[in-house]
Amino acid sequence: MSEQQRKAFPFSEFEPKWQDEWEAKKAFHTPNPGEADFDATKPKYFVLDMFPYPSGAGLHVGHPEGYTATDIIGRFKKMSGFNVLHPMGWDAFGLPAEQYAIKTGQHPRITTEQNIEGFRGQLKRLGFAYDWDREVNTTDPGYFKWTQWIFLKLYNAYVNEEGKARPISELEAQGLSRAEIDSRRLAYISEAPVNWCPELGTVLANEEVVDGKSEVGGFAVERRPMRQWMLRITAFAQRLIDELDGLDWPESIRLLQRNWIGRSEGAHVTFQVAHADAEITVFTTRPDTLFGATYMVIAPEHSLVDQIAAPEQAAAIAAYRRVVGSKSDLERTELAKEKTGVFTGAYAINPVNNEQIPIWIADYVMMGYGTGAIMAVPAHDTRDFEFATKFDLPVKQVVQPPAGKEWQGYTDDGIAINSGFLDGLPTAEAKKKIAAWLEEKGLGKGTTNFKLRDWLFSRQRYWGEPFPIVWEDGHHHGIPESELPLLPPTLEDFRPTGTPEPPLSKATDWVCYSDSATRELNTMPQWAGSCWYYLRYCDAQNSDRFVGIEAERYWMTGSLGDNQTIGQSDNQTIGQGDNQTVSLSPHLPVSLSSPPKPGGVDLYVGGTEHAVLHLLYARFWHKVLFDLGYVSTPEPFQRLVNQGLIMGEDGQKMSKSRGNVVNPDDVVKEYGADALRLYEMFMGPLEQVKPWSMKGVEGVYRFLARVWRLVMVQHEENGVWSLSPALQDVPANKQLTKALHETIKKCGEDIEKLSFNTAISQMMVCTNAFTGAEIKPASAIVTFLKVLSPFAPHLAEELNTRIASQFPDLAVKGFLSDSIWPTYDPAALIEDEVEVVFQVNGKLRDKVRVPIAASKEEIEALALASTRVQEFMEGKPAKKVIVVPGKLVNIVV
RNA sequence: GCCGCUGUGGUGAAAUGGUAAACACAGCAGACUUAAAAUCUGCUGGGAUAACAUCCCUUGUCGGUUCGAGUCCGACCAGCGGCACCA
Repeated sequence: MSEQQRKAFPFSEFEPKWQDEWEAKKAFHTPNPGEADFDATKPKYFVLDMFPYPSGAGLHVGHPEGYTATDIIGRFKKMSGFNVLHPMGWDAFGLPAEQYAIKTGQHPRITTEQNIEGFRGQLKRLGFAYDWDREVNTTDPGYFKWTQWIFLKLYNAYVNEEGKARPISELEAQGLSRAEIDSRRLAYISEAPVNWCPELGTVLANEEVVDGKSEVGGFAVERRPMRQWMLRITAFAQRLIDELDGLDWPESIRLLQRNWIGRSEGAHVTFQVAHADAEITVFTTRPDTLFGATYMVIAPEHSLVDQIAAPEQAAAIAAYRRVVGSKSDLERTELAKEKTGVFTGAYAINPVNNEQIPIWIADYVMMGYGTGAIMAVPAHDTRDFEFATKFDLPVKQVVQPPAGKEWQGYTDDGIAINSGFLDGLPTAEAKKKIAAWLEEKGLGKGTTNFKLRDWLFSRQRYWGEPFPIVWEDGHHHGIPESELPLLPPTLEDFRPTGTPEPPLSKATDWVCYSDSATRELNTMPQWAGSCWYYLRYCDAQNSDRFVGIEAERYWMTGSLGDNQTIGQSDNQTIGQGDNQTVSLSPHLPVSLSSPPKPGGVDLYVGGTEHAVLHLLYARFWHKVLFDLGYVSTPEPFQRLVNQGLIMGEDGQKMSKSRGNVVNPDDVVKEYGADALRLYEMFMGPLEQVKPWSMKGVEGVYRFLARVWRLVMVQHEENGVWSLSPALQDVPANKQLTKALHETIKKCGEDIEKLSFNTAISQMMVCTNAFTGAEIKPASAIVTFLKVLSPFAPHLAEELNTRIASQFPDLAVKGFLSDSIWPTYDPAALIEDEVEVVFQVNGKLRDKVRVPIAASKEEIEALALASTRVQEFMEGKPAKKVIVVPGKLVNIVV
């Protein structure tokens, strides 16, 4: 027998055939509103994958996990009567392409194109139902033209008093100075300490630094002051927290974002420095403990240090600053255990009691959070307590903990003591009272603080979007939109310069914008392109706009509203999804007129690794575009699902060095695309981390072969497959009908819940029932193939056409993917008899089959009559009898 | 340290508060075969027992609610993930 004939079913013959046919007939092309074949009567469903970075290594098995899930959903929704938008694209700017280019001397554009080619081919070989006409590529000038355009929108916007992004022209109209305007732009220049990674030759955003090392590559990162582009994401911190509430996201991801944004309520308190014309403002979450402040600490980098330090301490301070400055962030966190610090020689005056308290510098206070200065309350703060203990500073109790708790180091709420006018108040009330007192005296006020910092947006790289900015006389300004896209210069040598000078500086001609102006030399970070790609999918070919007005409104809200203008979205109150002015089209089914959701994409599937990077950045950009009236929803992604990591067969994370990497191409070659798809969905719940098992692949492969053999038989000698004689045009018997309808019901419900593993189990049960039947009813099998088709589309389509060859009236004409998802008959699910369980004191003692219609009384009588039941009742009377019809009887004695 | 998630057979896992372990993997036995592969059929949580009869135990541990708990509540333990001197 040939290699092919030994396969349990000839997947390698028909899988490519169907892929070609889908492509040739554009089976999954989705028309936009306004196009000829657009059907306005259908509701929309936008299902989105996190688009891949096309690496040279090709797909790994993690990619098809999420992609298969969305593919099943997309195919199911299409069969259920939705206009489905299910696109794919490439997040192709970034470091690996550039580093590879540096190594090989090949231009990153070439390697990127090759990698995309490879990825696209691999995805097509898995039979995903993408609309390839909507493919996007972040490195395509037709795409990044609009990334640059959005940057200009950010650059030319500010946030008003209500916290909304508005055009900068409003400030110009108010006659603000250039400096004032520049200081309020959402994209602005900052000269501040940044995360510089010498190894990568670029700066990194806070989010890209993990434990003092670069997230990519794990290289050391140091702080150094540099002039950089920043995006004012902090202006949206509160909205980014509040508006999470309207989203169908996993609670864990919302928490991750909330924690990252890190809101905390507290107060600013201003301390006068004794014998100096200076004051220090601190941020504290415990203003109620102000009477317990026995010293202050300011960050070593703080600008006040030089101003207030006593001359005799100058040497010690300088020495301490040198030590702290030489520590990398990594060392600073690793050495966090032991507190260090130096007395400045200066004193501050505690405003509540006029006590003089010493001012120290210590690196446990960071410049970047709050005001870079704290009031230390050692009695009720763990860090202050450690510091005070080490340097022998006074510890004064001001909070009385509940009985039995030690007050030293007690950080929870209690009752204020030794605190003057606060005495006797519980913590919450003391906070209010002191805040009011401070405000009245002009010494401070309640404040909210965030951990989130502004987004460091420039990189010293070649392979990224150039900024549409030029510099003239020390000022920056945006280039005209007509000059977009701004292409990067052609460079022979795109290596980092080894200094913070970006590689674009080598393109001397390009740099020169005019006689007096030069171009910005930095490029945007990789995240830029992925901040809005989902919008581009709505209208990927549009050359006049980043996305067409109508296309955006339709795919993000489902509305076709002909007389709507996008600008109306400005009327919406943020965080209240129920008063959106975007009205739903009268064309849409009533079921859709439920309150509009804040998010536009109906389902977004991807890994957790983007919880605080991509997902936060994209929400931020989307809100700016929303405020400025360019998009219709305040949030981009309504429902988010995280797929769990697939581990190696050994239970370890897949990695080259462990040698446990599974290549999807090998699996497709050996078992076929349908088997890979099905296995990845059968492994376990989508969101769970789970190990790979080749035996498991064989299991689903055998299942697919059993489905194949429901329809086909193989000739013993020549191995040729032909239609099974058992396949007949007969109605399914009661038992098969029940199995089939249960499968239709469960699979439909499970797909909505993304419980693909249990849906597949049910299809296995159904197949086992059909396998056991001597005669295979053809029309029932066709119905089963419809249910199977979103999971294993090649096999389902192939068997449908095979059946059509003999039973043309029973099979689906055309593609199964265009057919209607079957409905189940509830009557077919009901059995004549059910098994009822008899329990005595909750323990199972007997089972009987009773007619489905049996009454409560009849069942109870049967239970009491059971000899087994009587045996365990031991002659005692029943105290209580619980009857659950169709289920069980529990007798309590 | 703080926050979150997860603990069920040899393995991946199922179970609207109602028969724990569906479905699959692995294993065992049998059928077919000269043989193997493939396929098909059956068995397969632990213990007691001569027993395929029957009984007891079993969802990380301990308690609680309930006629009834893997599921709800409380405490604890373990593993994984995130944050981490955030004032």
